[in-house]
Amino acid sequence: MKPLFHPDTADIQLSSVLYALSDPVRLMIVFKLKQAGERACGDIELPIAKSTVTHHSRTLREAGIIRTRVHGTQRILSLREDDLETRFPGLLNSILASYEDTVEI
Amino acid sequence: MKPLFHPDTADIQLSSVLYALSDPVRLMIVFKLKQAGERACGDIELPIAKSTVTHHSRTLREAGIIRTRVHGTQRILSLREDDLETRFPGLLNSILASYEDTVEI
DNA sequence: TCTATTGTTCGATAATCATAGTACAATAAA
DNA sequence: TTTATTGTACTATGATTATCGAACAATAGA
Repeated sequence: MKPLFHPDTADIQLSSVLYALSDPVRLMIVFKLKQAGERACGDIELPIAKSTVTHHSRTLREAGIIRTRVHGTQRILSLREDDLETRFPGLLNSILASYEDTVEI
Repeated sequence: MKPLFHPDTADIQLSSVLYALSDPVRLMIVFKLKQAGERACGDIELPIAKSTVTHHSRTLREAGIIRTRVHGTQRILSLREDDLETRFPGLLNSILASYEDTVEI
């Protein structure tokens, strides 16, 4: 397995964050992590194939939005809330609030 | 000239807004509009071809982020700040604040 | 050790996109 | 009316992307 790249907090790019969150599936993943705290990849109910989940997870991780931790055969995903708050104060919460207003939970 | 489509405020999609703002050029356009109030297409200094500016303007307009008004041979662009504030309170300012923190103006 | 679980990697595909150049349309100005 | 200005329409292109299936790797459990 390849090592899991996570950008340093200072290297998180606004454009990358916005792009990563512009996909409905990824936004859903992030929202569920916000609610659940952390979750294994497979425990997030999504209407897409396994390999597609991997793709979206990588996009979110490389943008600096989530952290991936290995636990047995699982990959535990968690939101980098503190890092994002440090880098872009208020941004994540503002986006998630907009999401919550838009989607029926 | 084709009619200029502008989505109703209620039809503005979060994903579309985030996607439109995930491009550095478009983010720059929006930031300059925030500062200038409104601007003609050609008055926004950008390192890209005319036809590419048109492309980005359309993306922003169809996402509901800017309004385009015809004035002579010019197209005047303006931010739909009030509409965005109505639809997604705090979102635009939060993104622009993050942009301002990141880029040296 | 064998099997099941979990997720990645690889390859493929169809779609979208950012970019540019050229030609054109609309309007203003001379 | 002719010319200049401003931006769009159209076409093309190379790059990226979201998606999937099949094969593989790593680990846990029996």
